[in-house]
Amino acid sequence: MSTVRCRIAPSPSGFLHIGTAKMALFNWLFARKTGGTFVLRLEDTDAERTDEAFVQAMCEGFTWLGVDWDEGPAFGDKAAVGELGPYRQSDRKSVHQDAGYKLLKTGHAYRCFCTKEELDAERESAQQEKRRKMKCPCRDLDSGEAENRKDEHHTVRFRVPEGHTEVVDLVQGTVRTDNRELDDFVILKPNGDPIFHLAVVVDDALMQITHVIRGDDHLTNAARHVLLFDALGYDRPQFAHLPMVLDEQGKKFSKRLHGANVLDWRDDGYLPEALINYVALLGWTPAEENRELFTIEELQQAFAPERWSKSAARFDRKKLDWLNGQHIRALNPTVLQGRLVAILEQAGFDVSQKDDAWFATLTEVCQEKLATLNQIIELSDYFFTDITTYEEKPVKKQWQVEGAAELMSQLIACMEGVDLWNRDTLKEAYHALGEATGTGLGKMVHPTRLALTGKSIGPGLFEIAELLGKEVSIARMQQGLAYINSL
RNA sequence: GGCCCCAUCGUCUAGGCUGGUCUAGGACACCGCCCUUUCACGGCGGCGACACGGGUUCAAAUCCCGUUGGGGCUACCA
Repeated sequence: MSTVRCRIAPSPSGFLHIGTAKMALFNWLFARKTGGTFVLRLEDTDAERTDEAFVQAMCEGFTWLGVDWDEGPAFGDKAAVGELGPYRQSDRKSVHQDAGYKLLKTGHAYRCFCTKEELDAERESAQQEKRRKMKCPCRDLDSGEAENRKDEHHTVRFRVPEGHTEVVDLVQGTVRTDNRELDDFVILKPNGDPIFHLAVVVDDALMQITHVIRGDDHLTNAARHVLLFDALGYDRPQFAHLPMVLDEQGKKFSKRLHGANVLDWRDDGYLPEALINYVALLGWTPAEENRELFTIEELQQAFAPERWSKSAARFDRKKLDWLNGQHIRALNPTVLQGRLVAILEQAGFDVSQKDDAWFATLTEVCQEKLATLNQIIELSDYFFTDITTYEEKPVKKQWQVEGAAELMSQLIACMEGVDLWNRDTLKEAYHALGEATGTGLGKMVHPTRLALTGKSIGPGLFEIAELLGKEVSIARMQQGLAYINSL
């Protein structure tokens, strides 16, 4: 059993963002790869931004992706698991406070009685005068005096020591920071609530996290955290700061953008395994060169931090489409069928009029063509609804030509002559007609497709006819013929 | 503003640490051909990059410095 323990620590202030999902995924795959433990911790210390509805939404995202945790809070319909909880930061307040007071006692922290206004003013003038911010006078307050004033409105600040801090990072290398760049940051708010920095460090230490894998927006914070780990007497974990996910324009993936919510991808007909495969590739290169297609299990086998990328990557919808298509092709047909039926039903089609065998055939003829699950709708809507319009371009090309009506009549007669109706018998009949009249197959197929589907593209024509049945096919041919005559 | 991180085809990347084997490899996208009743799938081929400027060196995509561009931190948010 590996000793690796890593975690995802989202703050439930919205849906599951694609960037958070990447971090969760890297932690999860790393834990699975090493046989370690993956912990979910909810960072809900900022009560104003937290909402139970967000907690639910985030849970739904994880559930859809199939990213499961070994330890975590009660979440959605899952019960709390793990010995090192509670796993909601809001339930750990006293632990954080204890750590804060311990720091106060050991002189690693001090009470600061400055007002927010004073601080803001100093920050601004320092900025304007291009000088380093002055240290807070409270830093040097006599500890006895500070103790006497402890009922006054104040914060607790960490006393950043002189010198340098080195963060050893698995992906960024060693990053050295001059401690003067790190202001004495607040660790306890006036109401006693812990600030993020204190809370993460205490929780990571107490939950025995060995690998802190998170976004590189925390790289600078890591120096503060290392200082806190040291001051509290905890062992430092290993760090890995991963680049964030960029949108297609190369900008930070905004929350407002479609696709920022991982569930957008579900709704658009993407497979979770495809999204996972794609996001994994966005910042990790398989050791096995020139390989891109992975199942979840293969990913869990192959995922290694030595090949994590340092530079940020854009989200490329086209490549996701391709990968999604690959995963659809790899899907068990029965499983695919179930998903397609669900989508058609959701789209409002009456799926009860077709039986299981019919859907199996539909799935078979569509599996090779789909890039997303949702494309099944445009690929098969004409099986469920009557034809009311025809695409303009193919009408011009196939029907507004000399002899179109006559050809349609011949094709109808041909269809009527087919007794045992299936793709092969109809194809044979068309071939026979073609040979008898000297007409190429294409010349017959395209007008037929237009009559049967109203479109110029779709699955194989004879497969479509088989699925439609003889009666409906002929009726649609006659409807097409009538349309031609009305032109 | 200060500090930190990043920088190879349009996009994701290999190579960089251990300089020569890189006339820079793969994938997506795009274009062409083949397969084919359409589209897609599949096969074959094409287009296409070391951000810029200085060094170091016999030799630099690879090492160093600077510039530019992108991102982050600089909160009594996380």
